[in-house]
Amino acid sequence: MSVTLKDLAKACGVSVGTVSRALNDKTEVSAKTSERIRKLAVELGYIPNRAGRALSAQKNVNYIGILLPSINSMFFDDIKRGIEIAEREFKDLGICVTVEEVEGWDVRQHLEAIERLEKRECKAFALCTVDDPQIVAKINELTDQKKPVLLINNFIPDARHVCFVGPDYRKSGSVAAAIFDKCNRDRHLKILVVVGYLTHYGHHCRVEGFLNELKRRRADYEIVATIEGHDRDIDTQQATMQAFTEHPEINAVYMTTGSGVSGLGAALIADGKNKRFVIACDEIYTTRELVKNDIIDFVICQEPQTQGYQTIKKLHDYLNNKYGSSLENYIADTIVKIKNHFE
Amino acid sequence: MSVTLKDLAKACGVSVGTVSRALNDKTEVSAKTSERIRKLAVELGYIPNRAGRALSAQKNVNYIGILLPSINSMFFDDIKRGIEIAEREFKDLGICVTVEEVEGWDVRQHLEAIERLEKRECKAFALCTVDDPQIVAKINELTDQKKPVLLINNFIPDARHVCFVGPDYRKSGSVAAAIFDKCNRDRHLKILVVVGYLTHYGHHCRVEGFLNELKRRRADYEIVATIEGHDRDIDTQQATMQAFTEHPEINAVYMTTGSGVSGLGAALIADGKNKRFVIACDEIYTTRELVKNDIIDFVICQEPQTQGYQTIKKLHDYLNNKYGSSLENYIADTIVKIKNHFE
DNA sequence: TTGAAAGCGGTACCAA
DNA sequence: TTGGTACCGCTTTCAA
Repeated sequence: MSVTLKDLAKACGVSVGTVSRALNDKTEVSAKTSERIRKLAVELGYIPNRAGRALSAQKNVNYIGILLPSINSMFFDDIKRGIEIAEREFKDLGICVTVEEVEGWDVRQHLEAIERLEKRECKAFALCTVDDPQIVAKINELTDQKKPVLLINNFIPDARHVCFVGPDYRKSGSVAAAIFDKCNRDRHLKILVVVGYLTHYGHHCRVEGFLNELKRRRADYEIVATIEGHDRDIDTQQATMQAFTEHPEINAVYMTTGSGVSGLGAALIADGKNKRFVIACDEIYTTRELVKNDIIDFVICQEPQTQGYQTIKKLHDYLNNKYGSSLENYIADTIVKIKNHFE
Repeated sequence: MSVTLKDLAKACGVSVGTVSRALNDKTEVSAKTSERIRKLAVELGYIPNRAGRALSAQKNVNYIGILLPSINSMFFDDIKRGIEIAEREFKDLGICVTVEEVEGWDVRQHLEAIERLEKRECKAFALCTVDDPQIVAKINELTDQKKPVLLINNFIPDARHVCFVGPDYRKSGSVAAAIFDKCNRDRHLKILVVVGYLTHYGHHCRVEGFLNELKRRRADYEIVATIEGHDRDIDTQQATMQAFTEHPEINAVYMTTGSGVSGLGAALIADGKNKRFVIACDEIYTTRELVKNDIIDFVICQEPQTQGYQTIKKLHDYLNNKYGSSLENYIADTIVKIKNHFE
């Protein structure tokens, strides 16, 4: 049916071993032969067969190393679930996954975790990490060693990566704004914006997308305050309650993150007299409960489980030369959920 | 690493050939040996290796036969796209897909299409068809022949199938109702409901879910009329325009299908004086354009591309014994989209 | 009814 | 730098 290595070898007048080496970037093939083989491979439309490759690779497994700042963060639960599903699925295709979990976004800890993954001889890396010069240098170093690096969830502009898997933060913000608008045609909006850290790339983009879209859509609104909850419940609760005290006119809340949402919920419940219109982000246990109890009206989600799954799938594709050697990014859909989704 | 056929053979004291035959339901193995092998396979946790199986199966490919009433229906575009993606992906795992397309829901045509698929010696079937005694009989006949049948998109209660891939119609309706409620707190709703056929299972469930949820949420609303558009643009346009003329008080429209939505759009544009609140179903080119142009406010979608993809994946899993021999249904998420999703 | 062996496509080792 | 070959896990054919 399809063109196989053997076909290609016959066409080139060399052995299968030589063809395999030529296509796999081994240096032990003469430049001339190699070029001839590669050219013919393209001409004949040769596509390596995953099954054959996987079977032969069983002897020396392909390790994929993953870094997640997932300790004490519910957001990563679904990402991990997706990774586990993919792990089971790609196991007999020669893929083996190692996850390094750290707590928070400390640069040194992230660097150490990456080095631990390197020691395990990983052939490919998937990192959810921060935009920091040392980290960027590390990623580029891996890339120079021909080890593909995929960025999960958090985009880092200067890091040379093979693929990005994550959400469209600006769209998430603009969709939130559109829903604010559509659900509140009858009232002047006085909005409280709650972020984790204003310096955080994702939160920044969400707020930007939110404000732009709101401005485009209507004039009768006001951003009463923008506060930081530092991804922590207590900080979020205190800051929110203070905002409510200082600005009792607040009738709507937009929170750009799931981390700390329990604090927002507590503040809303404590201050229960006024029903406010609330949108939060990311489907985790807490947001789900708050939506079920009518404390939060909408959640804007980002397919975390699919992100986990796609991370493994993309790297598997890459290691199997599936699409030449370039991968398309996977941009998660912006998913709108309400109470009824959880019933 | 994992338990292989060879390990199992050694443990049983027989040859790999015998083990393979025993596990694959071949009759040429003595009942006693077969039973012993099966028992030990479970005990040792043997899971067949896809790569090995795929490689050996290359000689006689597994055909999957698909029936779609997709001719002249945009709704199936994304389902087909998902099928194509999966087809490419599972090709080197020994899967080959044949699609029979028909127009509409005529029982005889569907039966003939299924028979054409049978002639091509398909090992598994995926059918998007109707709930009709003859069709049900046909499906049960296939099941009796140990040929797994998967139902796509349209559930058929009495047909013995191995798996269902499709949406949750009731949830789709209830989510639509919740959004009607949330976006129209300030006004008394006078609603026009537009379906394809009231007898159609999916539309019926959507309307039911819609009405139940609306009743649960508020008292100040009214279903002014429920009309049928017969999945056709012209019928839908005429019926809608007539409803608008007879009931100029209509200020909201819920349409349970994408087929004929162009007619709804035309009616809304023609009667442009009153801005009405409109929710439609299914993301196809037309709904997308109408949403972009603010004619429709929300679309409730059902991951058609993923349905196509999962159809192939599930049957591949089944043919590879991935999960014993039972498959979990894939119930598509209820996806809410607005203008901003398409920018 | 069973065992032995060929072969699916690819990689990696050893010898030339 | 190359060719030849063993091997990965499984199915199937051919002999016994």
